[in-house]
Amino acid sequence: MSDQHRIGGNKQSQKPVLTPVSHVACSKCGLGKLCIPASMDAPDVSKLEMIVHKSRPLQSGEFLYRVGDRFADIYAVRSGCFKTFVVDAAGREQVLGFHLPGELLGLEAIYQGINISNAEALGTSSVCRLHYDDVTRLSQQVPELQAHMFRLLSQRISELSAAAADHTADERMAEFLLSLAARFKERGYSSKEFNLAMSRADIANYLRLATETVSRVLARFQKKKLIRVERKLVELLDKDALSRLAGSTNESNTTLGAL
Amino acid sequence: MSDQHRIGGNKQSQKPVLTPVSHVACSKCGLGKLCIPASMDAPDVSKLEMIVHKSRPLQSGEFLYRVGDRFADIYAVRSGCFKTFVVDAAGREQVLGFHLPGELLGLEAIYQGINISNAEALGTSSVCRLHYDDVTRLSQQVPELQAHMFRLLSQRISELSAAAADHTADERMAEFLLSLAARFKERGYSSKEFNLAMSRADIANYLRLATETVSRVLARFQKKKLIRVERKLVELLDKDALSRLAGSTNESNTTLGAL
DNA sequence: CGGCAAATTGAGGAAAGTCAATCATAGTGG
DNA sequence: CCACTATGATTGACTTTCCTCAATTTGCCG
Repeated sequence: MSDQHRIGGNKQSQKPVLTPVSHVACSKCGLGKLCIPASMDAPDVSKLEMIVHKSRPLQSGEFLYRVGDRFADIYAVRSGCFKTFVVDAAGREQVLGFHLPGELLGLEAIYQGINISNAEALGTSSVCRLHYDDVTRLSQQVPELQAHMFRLLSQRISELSAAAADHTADERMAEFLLSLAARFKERGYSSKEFNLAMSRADIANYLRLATETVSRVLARFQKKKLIRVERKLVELLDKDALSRLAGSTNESNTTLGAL
Repeated sequence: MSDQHRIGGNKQSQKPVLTPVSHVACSKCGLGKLCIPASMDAPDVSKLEMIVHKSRPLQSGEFLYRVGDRFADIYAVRSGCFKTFVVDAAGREQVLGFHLPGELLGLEAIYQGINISNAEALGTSSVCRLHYDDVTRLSQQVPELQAHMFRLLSQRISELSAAAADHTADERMAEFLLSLAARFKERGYSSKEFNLAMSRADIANYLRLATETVSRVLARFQKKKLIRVERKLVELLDKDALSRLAGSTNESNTTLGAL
């Protein structure tokens, strides 16, 4: 709850526990359908690829962008994990979301033309960079891309709406774990076992809980045999029970369950 | 916290306390720059007007759309006020936002193609209806409209991000009041005095507080001479103090401040 | 091996929630 | 026209959840 300004200073080597599967994909990103509309045909895909820029990997703690930066690019996570957060006048940090490979970053800056949040790498991570102007220009030519952008923006709205709910610590934690599981699954990783790229403090902040509460809830879940936690590694032992805890709106619906 | 399914059954006659000013505007909507990109020229504006459908006014308690409805339209509030909300598996309602004249509704449904929230009129209200297909089609032809849509979606993301913050009851209430004030001002109404279209219960739910807490906080604010409340009518007596309470990120920035 | 940061665990306190009673207002019907 | 009733708002007393503070413990990296 304090040192959000360190740059670098990695601690844990964060590697996916499980193997990704391949998608129909953007050759540069390797992200597949998550960043490319499924309905786009080959020529359009190659147009999209032309505006995608690979960028160097970021070390843990490095910022992709900061509050106040002029907005020019949006990003797709290639590997690793990012957290986005704001710092209010009182210096308190608020984590707004965690962003896994295939997910977009920077969308909230479009409105004001200035970044209103910070994005920090959690573990070594890399992104694809897209100039926003290129994206809008190409969206004019490729209806599928425009539609995709609308959907992605709408998706983020859905996620944030889901996160807005006033739930207990147990509910929020269950929702969080299931959300991660769903998103890992979508990306071809195991939805049963995964690494938490973020610290307990970040999870706590994101869920509007105290760090200690996160520890306690995880301990309680483990005692109830719902999960197994070992440091960063989490295994979901009883998803059904977790779903019930979460309020069970989490079966068919991929977007619900807080980010 | 219970009877969200009543249709009709108005109670209070909700009238703006103050007079709106005129904007450059869509003739059908009368909404001005809020629903029309400022940069659009006359021919483009008339194209936009062609896809706008005025619809009959809704009575208090009537739903504009419901969870599960197939998504086909987005809406711009013409008059009155709407609340959007979800109901979770346990039957608990969660208010996601209040929507004033000039603001858009239904954006979160784009992603899934199905409405994931309910929109209910608070007091007699009316909307402009836009077929989403028309909007996307026209956005292909009119770059300014596409840009505007991106901005609007991004704006909603900003708003929800701001609402995500973990603040105290006093902070949340101050933010809420200031947000309303800013939005009324933007629309040409007084930012000092306005009517709350929504019940205490709705405010409480939106702010993740108990109804009683909302009452108590408002009473406390009044005792401290920060505001004057009389039923639905609110007058802001000391905006600076409220801003300080809110965390004071609320001067220049129109989008921050919950909702 | 030492030192540091993160995580866990325990004890006590505070903010907000719940339950319950009262008050006020607006709409209803005699 | 006015009493009556229902609904929403307020106020008070008590409870609960989660936070805060503090003390360890654990694991990691030099």
